[in-house]
Amino acid sequence: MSTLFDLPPESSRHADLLDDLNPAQRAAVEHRGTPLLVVAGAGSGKTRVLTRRIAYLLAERDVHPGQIMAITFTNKAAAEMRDRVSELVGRRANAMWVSTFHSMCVRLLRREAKTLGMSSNFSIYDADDSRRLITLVARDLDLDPKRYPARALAAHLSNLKNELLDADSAAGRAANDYERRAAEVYAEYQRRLAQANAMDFDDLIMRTVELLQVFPDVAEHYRRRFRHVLVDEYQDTNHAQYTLVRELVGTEVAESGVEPAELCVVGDADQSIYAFRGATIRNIEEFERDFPSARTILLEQNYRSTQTILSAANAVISRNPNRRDKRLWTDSGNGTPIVGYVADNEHDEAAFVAGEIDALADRGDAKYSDVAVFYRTNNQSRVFEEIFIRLGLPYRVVGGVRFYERREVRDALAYLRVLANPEDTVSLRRILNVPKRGIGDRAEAVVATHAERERISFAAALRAAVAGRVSLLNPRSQKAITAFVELLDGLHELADSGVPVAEVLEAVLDRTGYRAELEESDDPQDASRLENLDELVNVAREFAEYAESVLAAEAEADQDANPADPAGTPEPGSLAAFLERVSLVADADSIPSPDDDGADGA
Amino acid sequence: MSTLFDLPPESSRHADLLDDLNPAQRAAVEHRGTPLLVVAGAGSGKTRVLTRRIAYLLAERDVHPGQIMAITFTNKAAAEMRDRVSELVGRRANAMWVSTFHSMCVRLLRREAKTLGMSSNFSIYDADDSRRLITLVARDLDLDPKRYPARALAAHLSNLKNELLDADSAAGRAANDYERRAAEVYAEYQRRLAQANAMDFDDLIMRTVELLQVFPDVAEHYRRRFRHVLVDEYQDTNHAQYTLVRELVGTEVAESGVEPAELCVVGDADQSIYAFRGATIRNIEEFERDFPSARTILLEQNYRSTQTILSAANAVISRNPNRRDKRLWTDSGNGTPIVGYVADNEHDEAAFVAGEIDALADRGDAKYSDVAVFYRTNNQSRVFEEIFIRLGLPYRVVGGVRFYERREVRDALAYLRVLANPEDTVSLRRILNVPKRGIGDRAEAVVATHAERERISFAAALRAAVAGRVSLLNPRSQKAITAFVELLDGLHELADSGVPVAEVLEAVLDRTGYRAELEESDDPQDASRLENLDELVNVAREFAEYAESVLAAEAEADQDANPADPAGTPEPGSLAAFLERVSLVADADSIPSPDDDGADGA
Amino acid sequence: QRASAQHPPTVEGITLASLHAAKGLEWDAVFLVGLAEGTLPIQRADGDDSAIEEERRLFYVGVTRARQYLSLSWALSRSPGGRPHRRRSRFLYGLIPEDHPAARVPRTQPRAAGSKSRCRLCGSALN
Amino acid sequence: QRASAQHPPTVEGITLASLHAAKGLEWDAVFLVGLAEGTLPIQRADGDDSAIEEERRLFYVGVTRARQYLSLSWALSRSPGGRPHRRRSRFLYGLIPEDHPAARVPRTQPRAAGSKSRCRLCGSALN
DNA sequence: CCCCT
DNA sequence: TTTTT
DNA sequence: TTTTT
Repeated sequence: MSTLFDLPPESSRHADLLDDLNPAQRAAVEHRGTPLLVVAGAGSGKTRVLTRRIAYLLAERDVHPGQIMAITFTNKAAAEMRDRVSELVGRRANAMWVSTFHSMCVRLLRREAKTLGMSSNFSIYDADDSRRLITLVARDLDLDPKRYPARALAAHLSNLKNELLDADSAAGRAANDYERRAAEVYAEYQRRLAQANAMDFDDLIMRTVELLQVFPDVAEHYRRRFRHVLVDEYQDTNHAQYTLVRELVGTEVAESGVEPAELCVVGDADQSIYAFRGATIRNIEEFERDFPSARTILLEQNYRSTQTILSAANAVISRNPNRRDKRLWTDSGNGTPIVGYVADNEHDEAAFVAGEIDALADRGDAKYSDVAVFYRTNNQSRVFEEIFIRLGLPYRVVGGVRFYERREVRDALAYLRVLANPEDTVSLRRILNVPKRGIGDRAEAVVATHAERERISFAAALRAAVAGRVSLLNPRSQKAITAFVELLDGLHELADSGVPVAEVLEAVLDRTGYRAELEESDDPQDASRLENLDELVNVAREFAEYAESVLAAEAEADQDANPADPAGTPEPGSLAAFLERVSLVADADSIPSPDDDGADGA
Repeated sequence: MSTLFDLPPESSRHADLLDDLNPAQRAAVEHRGTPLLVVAGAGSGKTRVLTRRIAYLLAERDVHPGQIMAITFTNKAAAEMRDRVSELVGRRANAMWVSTFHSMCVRLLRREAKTLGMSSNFSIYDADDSRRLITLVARDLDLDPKRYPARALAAHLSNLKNELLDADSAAGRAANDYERRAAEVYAEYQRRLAQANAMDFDDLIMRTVELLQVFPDVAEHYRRRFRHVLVDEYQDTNHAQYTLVRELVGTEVAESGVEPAELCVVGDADQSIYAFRGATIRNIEEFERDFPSARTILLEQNYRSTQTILSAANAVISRNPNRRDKRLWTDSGNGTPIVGYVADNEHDEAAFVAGEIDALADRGDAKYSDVAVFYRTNNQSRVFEEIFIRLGLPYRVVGGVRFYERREVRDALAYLRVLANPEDTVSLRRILNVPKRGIGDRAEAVVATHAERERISFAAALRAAVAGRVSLLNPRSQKAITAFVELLDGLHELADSGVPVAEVLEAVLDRTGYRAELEESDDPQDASRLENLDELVNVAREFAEYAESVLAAEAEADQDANPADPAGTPEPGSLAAFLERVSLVADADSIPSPDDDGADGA
Repeated sequence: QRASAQHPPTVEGITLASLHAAKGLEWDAVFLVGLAEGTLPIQRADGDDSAIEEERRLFYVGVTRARQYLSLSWALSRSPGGRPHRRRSRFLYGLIPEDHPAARVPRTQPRAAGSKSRCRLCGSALN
Repeated sequence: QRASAQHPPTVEGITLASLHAAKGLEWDAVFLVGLAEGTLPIQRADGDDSAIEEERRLFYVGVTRARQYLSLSWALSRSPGGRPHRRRSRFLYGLIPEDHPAARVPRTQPRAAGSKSRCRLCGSALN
């Protein structure tokens, strides 16, 4: 909702931003000068405080949007924050960096890739790619996959990276055989990542920290630029992210005279539920110790629930020891009592829930879409699905295999990634024999060995194979590899010609025979796979079209309103841009449609 | 250790039997007239009491050995009891029934098979056979194997049988879909068992109870005969076994004037650890309620452990609520303190244990064979095995796949079982295509359907197939089936000719090509399979030779010392006898060598 | 503000989700189910203080998702075949009055006397 | 009286067996290992009174197998990779004095203050 | 040597 | 997860 | 077992 006047009169602005806030919220918006921890209870208007604070910075404190960096965990949160700030301040919001930890790091890393000796078109490996590479490494190190399962090694390495330990440190503090071998895997894994010009998710954080710590001038450059850093869901940060934030804001006045940036973190230790992903509740608990001049503001007034519900919540959480006391309250009344029910078994429990939902709907107390059922583990959904189906209640299950985790989607993307980064060995080996083209395990192993021995990349070894320079490779396999390399060459040519991503993707699906294979199958699963691939093509098409429209709009608009600096972001609409979006947006089912998006400075 | 005098003078006998017992033990041996519960703490001389009591019955109370039935859970316990009674009373012990619950029931059931409308050569299905049959039944009932896994159904049916519920009762009290379908499976499963002339383990108990309850004259016959029933490990009985014991002894004076037999049960509720197999601690806890005139004697003096260990044990178990108080004590001193150790991880724990064992051995405090390591789950053995191997400590792991559970052994036995009971459908279908002879799933299904439709057995349907009376069967399969049936006919002829079991077995292995297939394989597993089969042949040979020697001895001995009645037991050394022994002896690795055996009246 | 929109073919209906997935969102009516020991707290958290604390936070997150209506439920047994043996989550202690019908406890064994003093949170024998 | 003899090729040596398999037998020296929450009592018994009682009996059976020497041990973590987080079995309560070195407890989290009052058996927060 | 069970 | 027949 | 990138 942009106003006619881009800069309305100051008096009205001030009132608008503060007068519907409660005292604690207002204090959080107005606080200045020292680090600020906003302990935001559930439903206490956390996002409102964050967005108002940003708007207040722009309106009352003459901060330029380009000086603001706001960091979230999810793309959805980033998008929401940008949207809500835009509602308050208009298009100026576009110049802010509002993004996830990972997007922000990628942007920094692509800008400064040369400093770290990387190529700026590096691939981003997700958990699955990472595990595949670890499998290869572990196999090459002759580790028993029973004792050293790739999943466990991946978790172990991820923990090390979250603790900012490199392979040498890991080896140094390894206390037993397992940790020693894991450190070896770590070293080799990093070597292979570098060779494949790739980083995994944890690298994005860790190497950004490295960038800022090893190159003080780079750090100072960003500190000079970003004078305000805001972090959402601070209780979910891990050690690496904590350090990253510290490096971003700085803790002392630099020799050059650059003062630490103003830090504002928002979170709730009581909602810390991601320890298994490396999150450390410590970071929020020790904020005042980490940043001694910090001020802490508690948001305890709740705008969501009835007092009955809040009292229950308070009672529950107060039993956790060593916890900063916090009691949610509301001024909107007690509401109805909580319902408690013991069933004889899970089917009866589900039947009870279904009956209650029916009653709520009949009474008009809630629409189905206003009702949720929560459980600890996803398999618990089954009984509910069964009974909802039987009773004809509409429902949707959150969770499960995500769009971008489906095999066919990952296969297709692997082709694109090889086109964008020919050294991406994991993707290359993924598609080597998909669809089946007669390049078997043995042939692959021979090529890999050749690559290793000649100290060349797997891609280069494939070309050596084509040229007949790989002994031990039988003619049959050589022929198959030649066809594969020629196929890739053809696709490369197409990709470089500048046609839209969707067309490249179509070519991949057609020329490889991937689509044909699925079409010929009579497995109903394959029909759904085809649909997913069509969907992926659609996503690619819409992505390019959206980029086009944005570029057009920018070209038309005045310079001043668009100071977004594009450095560190791939060419809008390009193959690289598409892959980056795909890598950094976890839940692709909910890929934001073009109009409600705009989080990561595209 | 048989004495020169079969009946030594009464005075000396009396003293011998009682004077080395403590007062509680002596009371347990001497008690007469009413039901007796001996609560026998660990190491309190339980077996000594049981065997002395039997000897005392024979020596002091003019009980005839044929009037005694002693029931145990394991063959090993039965064998030990018989041996130790023999040491006291000589060969007269052979006339007692000393056997496991299951052996005892089989013996009754074979004697009275006609009463129940069964053929006395019925097969005994173990858990694996039972599960296979349930799989077939569930498939025929179109049950989703995900929702109704055979293992779960088998456990469910087993529970029902342990509770003495038949399929109708189960259907009647089914409270939900699962139980309703399970009851259907139950009904059909029992129908198929009957058709296959087979009983599963639980049937052995349940149907014996049925026999005694439905036919009072049968019950009275056995009550009249067995005036003393002794039950070991009473805390491990399930409801069916409890009822069986009750029916065996009777609770009131019968119209015919037969008084209840004298019941003596021995057990320890604190050692009840088989609830998952249906055991009910209730039976021992409520003994005095079930048998109102009962006397209870506690054995608390321990002859095994140091007081330190016993005090620890008492401290541990006293924390269980609602428990009959019992405190083990010894007069043999405190001994050394208990060692407690926390390790950083399981490898360190294993290293500690290995070190301690080494030290014990070095000090001469214990031989390796006097040392044991116990854990909760079998997979915990691994770390210990690893370190023992590395340090060269000798060890043996108890548990794991047993001899008679190995695939090749079960295959071979299935052939024998089909020869002994041609209607044994589960065994027949097991070997139908083993080794592979081109009778695939489809052919099997066609034959099974034909059997079902024509209401004939699977065996009969096979013959119909040979005769070309099974439509839908292609000529290729028909030919394969013909060859199979002819193979079986040939083996049958051999088996009926009266050659020793081992020779029949050899013929099976040779004529079927089973052995040849294994010999041609280069899988090292198959080499060990061959060895197991050779071992099985050996067992069969020794079995027959032992039977021969026993028969010879009996023929030579005087009539009086051998009043063992053979009814209900198969012809010694026969195929049927061999299969019965195999079915009822769980741990075949420790098949008792001929000289320390003799539990189940062979 | 509301749960994120799903892809085209899905009808907007009742949301079924894990507690983790619920974080950050809100609904008028919320049903927290499976509130039994071993499920929430999940079994593998047992014996690990910090893990149990995190399970409790998970429950807290669930409770605070509700605007108007909140239901807490659990089942005494899992499959309808099995014996009722589950105990309600320790996290409900203090929420459900002991004399509330929902506080009834599974009968453990067909045993003679009732059990005596046990830890009110974990159920282990105290005496 | 002694463990039953094994088949020919086996050397008589240290016996490794499950607690169930140990029942009825006796040895001069017995090592009960893995005495940690989640292992003994096994995790799936948790929350079920009668199952916990049976686990305790299993432990009792183990203890009473020993003639002269008895060792009770457990490990703070399972694999050498993992963080030390296991607590010793509740069945050891009262057996190992609280000031015995073996009573040391795994550190749960790098947290500032130590935890306060907790159930001494199950470790759940009491306050 | 690859592919499928 | 334990596994006496 | 949970799964924000």
